[in-house]
Amino acid sequence: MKYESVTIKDIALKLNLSTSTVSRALRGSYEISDKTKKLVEDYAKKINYHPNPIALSLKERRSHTIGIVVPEIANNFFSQAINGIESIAYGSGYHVSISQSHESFDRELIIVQHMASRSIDGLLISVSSETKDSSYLKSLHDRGMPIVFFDRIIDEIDTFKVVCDNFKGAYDATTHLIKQGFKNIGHITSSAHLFITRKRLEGYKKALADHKLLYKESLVKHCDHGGMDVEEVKKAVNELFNAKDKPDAILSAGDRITTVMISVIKNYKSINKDIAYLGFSNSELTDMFSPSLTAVCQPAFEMGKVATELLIKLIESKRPIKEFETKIMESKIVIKESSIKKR
Amino acid sequence: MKYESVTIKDIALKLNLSTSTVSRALRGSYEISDKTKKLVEDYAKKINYHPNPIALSLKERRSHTIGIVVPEIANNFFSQAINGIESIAYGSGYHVSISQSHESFDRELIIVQHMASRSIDGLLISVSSETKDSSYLKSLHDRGMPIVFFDRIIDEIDTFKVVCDNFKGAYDATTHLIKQGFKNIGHITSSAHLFITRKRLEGYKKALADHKLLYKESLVKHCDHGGMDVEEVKKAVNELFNAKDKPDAILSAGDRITTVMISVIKNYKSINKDIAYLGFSNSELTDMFSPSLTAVCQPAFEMGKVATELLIKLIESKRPIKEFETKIMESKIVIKESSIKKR
DNA sequence: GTACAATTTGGTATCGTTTGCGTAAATAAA
DNA sequence: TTTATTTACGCAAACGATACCAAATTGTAC
Repeated sequence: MKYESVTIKDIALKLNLSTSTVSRALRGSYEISDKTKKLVEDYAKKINYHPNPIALSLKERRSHTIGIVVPEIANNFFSQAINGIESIAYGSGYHVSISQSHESFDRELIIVQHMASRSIDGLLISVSSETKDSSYLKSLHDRGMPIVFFDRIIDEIDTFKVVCDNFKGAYDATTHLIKQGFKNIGHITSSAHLFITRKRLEGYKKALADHKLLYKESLVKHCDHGGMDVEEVKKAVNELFNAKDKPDAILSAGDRITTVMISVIKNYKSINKDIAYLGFSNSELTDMFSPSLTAVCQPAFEMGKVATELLIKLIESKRPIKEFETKIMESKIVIKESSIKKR
Repeated sequence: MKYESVTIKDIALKLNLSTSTVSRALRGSYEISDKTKKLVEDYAKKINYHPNPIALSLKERRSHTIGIVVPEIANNFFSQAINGIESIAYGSGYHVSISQSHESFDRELIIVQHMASRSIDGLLISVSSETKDSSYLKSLHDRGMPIVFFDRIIDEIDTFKVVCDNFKGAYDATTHLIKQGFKNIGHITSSAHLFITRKRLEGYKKALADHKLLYKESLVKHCDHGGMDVEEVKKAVNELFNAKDKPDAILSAGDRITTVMISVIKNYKSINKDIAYLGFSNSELTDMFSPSLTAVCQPAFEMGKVATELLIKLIESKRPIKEFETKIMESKIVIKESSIKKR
């Protein structure tokens, strides 16, 4: 079955005009008489003519479409960011094309390449936890594709970036736990090579140091699939609590890692239920957890908006932009029950 | 800035061949000598040639892309369904283009029209709670666009549909509550005109009738924005609990309505905390709620898969398909704490 | 009435790709 | 050697729309 649509040619034929005249009439060119314009416009409306965007894309070599690549849409941070992106994109006449890498590098590569060849005008991407090699993005960028990174950024590629203050987020969270009286704080986080992972780890370390607590590598566990694989989180939790030196509180990085961690903790009989935890999360549901979750919440919607504004600036700029900035936005820590020391 | 890509012409020029020869060589046509084929293939690989999908779409009038329209991706049911859709689509060589209506009819209309003109090969849609007028879909369908509905279906349009057994889901859920000893069960649900809303309401009514309980219209509240608007849920809860005849249990329909309802209930001081509830939800987090949530869970991933298989069948069928079926899948009720009667 | 400008329209190339048709050269058959 | 048949390739049209350039028509001035 094939979907048939009406073209400029149909109009030209019917009205005994050339396609060029019809085209110009429809775009309101000054060189077409009002009479002809009216004729064409009326008939176009009557038969419900819409220009074929595929043909336009081919001709103009742009699609008025922004590509979005995120690890996972079933993640509040990303779905909120997407909403922010859409709010700006639609307002500026762009459509968006959303794809998920599912934290897989291979899939990410395929998706981005497909998008590039489908003439997206620009790319908004938060890379997968597996993405160590960013050369494919580098080369795309070098060939002129406007790219803006958000959240999971690639530091080596020189373009606009939008992150939240991961260092401060982790620092504040850790400090909060320390002030509650916890002395042995574990950290479950994402792939070690991710920029945000490094920043969060730095914040965590700095808070420990500032409060004269020893940093112990054994208390930090990495989940290379960002929590997509429940087993890796289970393993991390296991290792933490089966060690001689057990943590009394845990800081987790990332929406998914946080929720999986909580469910793992809940289901482990051997774990002291007094364990405190605090996670990076944008879920609206954490209030309903028991205990309710203290979380570092990122301004996802806002980040999506800002990233999109920057991208559109890149796309629509007449001359190549050389000066790039990295927008750092504030995350905020919402204190609930899970991080409070029981006495 | 403009992204430049390498074309068949570049190859032809470099190799002193015509574009037709290059094209044929690349597609392995029998009328090209092995020598030339090798030459072309090697060079194409060397300069990393990829056919321009836009040009192909224009020529072949298909895009190998499936459009997905859902009310909201930040909803476990839909994000799981999307994962199911992707699993089949990618496996069959299709890409997907995801868009959200945000439960708005106007936005849905724009999105679908944009997709149609961008030559999607077929459409998978779960309509917004505002969609009463489906004539635009009807006309699209009449003009040959393959469409498969899932979850929020339009009964009047004759094509493939995938739903889960909403009647049974609601019937079983209501029966469970009745067996727990609740006698005055409220029902908060989505727009009255939605097919799934009607079916769930029927299941609810039937369960009441089968257990000799009176159906009271005052105990049924509709949220016309499917829970997107917190106020409407608040209002529904308010009305239920400010009436003389208060419910002792509530059945809610839809992921979002369920979670918003719970948070509303939790925050209302005046509501008896012994109120029982049971919701339609696909969230993995309901285990962590307190009380943990008894939920009717839909086979979202599976539904996405089945819908996509049907759509691809429609797309690739040589002759128009006249016989359509509606796949009805089993939902299952997972009993936790929130629906258990306290004694 | 002629010359020239202004206005309005048509022809055609173009974007990147595929494909039917034509044809030159190479090979096979007579 | 002549004729028939392959083989291997090029030309050009097409998909839908735009835009440059040329041309036709009309109007204006002398």
